[in-house]
Amino acid sequence: MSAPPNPLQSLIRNLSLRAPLDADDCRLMAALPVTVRTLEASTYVIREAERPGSCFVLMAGFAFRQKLTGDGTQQIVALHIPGDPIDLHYLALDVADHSVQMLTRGDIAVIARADLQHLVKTRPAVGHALFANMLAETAISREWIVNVGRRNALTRTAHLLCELGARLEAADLIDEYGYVLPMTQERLGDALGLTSVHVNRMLKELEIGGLISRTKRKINFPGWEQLRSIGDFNQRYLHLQADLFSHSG
Amino acid sequence: MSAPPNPLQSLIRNLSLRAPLDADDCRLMAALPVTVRTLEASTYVIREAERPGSCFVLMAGFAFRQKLTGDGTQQIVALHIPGDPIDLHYLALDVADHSVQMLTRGDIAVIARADLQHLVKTRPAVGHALFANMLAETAISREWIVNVGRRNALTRTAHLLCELGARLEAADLIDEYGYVLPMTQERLGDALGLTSVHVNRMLKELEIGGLISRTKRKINFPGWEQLRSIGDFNQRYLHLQADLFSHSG
DNA sequence: CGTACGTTTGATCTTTCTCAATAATGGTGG
DNA sequence: CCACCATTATTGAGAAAGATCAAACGTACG
Repeated sequence: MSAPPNPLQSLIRNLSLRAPLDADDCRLMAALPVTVRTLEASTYVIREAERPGSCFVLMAGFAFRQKLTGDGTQQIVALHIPGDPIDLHYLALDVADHSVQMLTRGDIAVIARADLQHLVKTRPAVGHALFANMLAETAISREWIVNVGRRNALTRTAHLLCELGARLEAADLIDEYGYVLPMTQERLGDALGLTSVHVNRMLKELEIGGLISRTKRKINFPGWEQLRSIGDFNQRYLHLQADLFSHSG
Repeated sequence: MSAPPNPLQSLIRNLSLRAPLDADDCRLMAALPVTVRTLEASTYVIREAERPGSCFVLMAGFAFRQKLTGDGTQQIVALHIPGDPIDLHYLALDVADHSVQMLTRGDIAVIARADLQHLVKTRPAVGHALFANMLAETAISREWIVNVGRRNALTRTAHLLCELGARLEAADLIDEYGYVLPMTQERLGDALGLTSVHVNRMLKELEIGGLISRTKRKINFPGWEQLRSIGDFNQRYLHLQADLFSHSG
């Protein structure tokens, strides 16, 4: 009988997308002592103004980073999918300037800061991979600024659908040309800087145009290439090698 | 007679804002071999899709990061002030996903990648400081997403003025409660996701309200506290200790 | 002194928001 | 399994913020 799948397998896979890790790197990473916590949707992983003591990796489910404005509206500033490290960063800074919340129910692996630091010291490639991952995250932030700042609502919505698709594909979480959108239209709006009403209209427009099809929250992409085009989506900023849906028709 | 001021002094000061550097760290950083290049406004420092070979530090003048959308409009995704390192990052990633351009004429210190890598290896505190700087940059990106995504034009404009003020103050580049805005209203619009026409109106509105006053591009802040409030500006995300204008009235 | 660039202003148009109502969905207790 | 409730999705109508178009005005610089 085989050992249970290591909880950090998805992290290792994710990091391997952007930096080389050899067998020893992976083995030692997999050997990190972790505690797994299951969190309900909307639970906070990290709260603004808090000083996080451990490091987290999202193993299952989805999470998001969020900031509130003075008038109480929220903006989602990042989405996380399984395999994403969450704030291995705060190692260097003092206090969190935003919050991280679960988008859906999911599992978080908690790693002691010291253990991670030790691993990074012994295996520089691991540190390098974490760094590359962080740079990719920053690149995604920049693209979000562009998306929200300069693209109209339809393009903006299409772009986010494409980004999620590309990232899920790279993480091998795509189910034949589609995925289940892990959030309400309200939350989509919070990510896009739009109201839920308008998000609804944009999704409908994409659907009428044949670019996507929907069943509940499951989205399929009959017109993937056109969606990419409408969404002004060029995935260079994701810094992945794999080409999403390159097999598609 | 005293030695000429070291070109990297502003970098050292900047990094010291967010991480501890001892005398040796500073001395060795100052001893890095650099080539200084003076660049005209609008010159590219790094071009998208390029693979930068050296590391840069902005010594004088201003720079910005920029991405273009499919329909040719541009979004400025970051501003840089003297002392800011520019893409010590790309060490880890392959190809630039955006461009960096001079906003004004200015001086750039060019550092060989190998020299920097060596320094970081010998002096971990320097690596730590660069890392902290990078995290702060990422935090600023997140705040920009919020600004562009969820704040109205007036608040958004005020926020950017506050951010620049706070950063310049921390870099000791503030001239008694004011500074010269290093860009046209068109470029301000590119940073804010607004048209230059609307930026103009917002500036006027801030001026009429007595929150700012203007002479050419020099902006003064007679109503700094109110501007902060209108701009929904809380500088925690800058991760600076110093409180801007805490002396003001 | 003229040209190019940036700023300012007005008028109009479009996109997106707001408000409001209805419909669908998911989960819960009986 | 069904009725009920809370949440989410959908649709319409009107309002508002910001974009667009166009022109005039300033300023800097050769």
